[in-house]
Amino acid sequence: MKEKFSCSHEQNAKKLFRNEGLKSTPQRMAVIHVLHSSEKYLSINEILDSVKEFLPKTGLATIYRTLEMFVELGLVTRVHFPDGCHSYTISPKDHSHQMVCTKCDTVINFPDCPIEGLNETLMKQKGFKINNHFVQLFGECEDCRI
Amino acid sequence: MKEKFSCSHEQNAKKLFRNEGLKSTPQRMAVIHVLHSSEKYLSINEILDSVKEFLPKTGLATIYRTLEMFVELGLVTRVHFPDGCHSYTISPKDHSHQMVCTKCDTVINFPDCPIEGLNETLMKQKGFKINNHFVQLFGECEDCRI
DNA sequence: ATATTTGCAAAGGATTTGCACACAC
DNA sequence: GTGTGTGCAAATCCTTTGCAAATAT
Repeated sequence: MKEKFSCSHEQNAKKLFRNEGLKSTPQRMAVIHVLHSSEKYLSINEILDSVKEFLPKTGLATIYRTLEMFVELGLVTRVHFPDGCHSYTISPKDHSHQMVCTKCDTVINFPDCPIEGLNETLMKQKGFKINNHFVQLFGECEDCRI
Repeated sequence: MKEKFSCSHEQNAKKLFRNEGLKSTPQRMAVIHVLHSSEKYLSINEILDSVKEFLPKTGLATIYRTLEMFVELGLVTRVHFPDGCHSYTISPKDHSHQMVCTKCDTVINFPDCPIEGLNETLMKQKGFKINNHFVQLFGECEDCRI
């Protein structure tokens, strides 16, 4: 198949696949590409629809399998919305978190991790070691706040 | 039906129901009771099983309806685990967050909100107003860390 | 007495799985 | 060539809904 995606993200993903012994398929590259081109978190079906613009025969199961693999690899971040729905975005390079505007769905990154400072305090106070944290902020962005 | 639950939590819930024009049923009281007696987050099915010890004929749909109502009322907090499962716990009185030990499932409260300090900063830097936040910490508690 | 709530069963959605074929390496 | 990945359809799982009977006020 003709190769359509070749930005640095796609190249990095290819390297990662090679290192992990995974194959670099058009479907996988298309998912990377679609997530990268979006300003907002995308649902499974939105991802499928966008991927189908390039690869019309793509099946839903492939998207599920691909995204699960990408989350596992740390390539993609899954968000849990309050109502229980899931959406996906490319994981930010630095350790940052995302805010989602509930009016326009735009995602805004912010580079500070509010949890980082807690680690030591919690260890001392409660003997609890944080291995994994999950922060999600919902609100209104500048444009929608008027 | 004979009334089995009468701690302060149950009394508070009853008052809340009355104020909201909702009925205080044995099933609802049992859910409150079960969540209150647990050290850990409970899944829908765990809640159903525990409620059935008191009320064997309880149906799954009732648990779903009850929990949704309780989350709406702010009586109960829903957690989204990384794998997408949901669990429930009684909402803490103060604004606090919870840590879950991934070994023993125990929930530990901590009263500081790491997000609170962010509000002003984010507003200034990005013009973003946080309306809703969702923090979940996973790790290992003192006993399991050995 | 009456409006709400419940239990049951069926419907609806989302996600996963099995398998033959296609494809990347 | 070989083993992994894909597409399709069926299966499974989770959650919601409709409705008659039960029940809290």
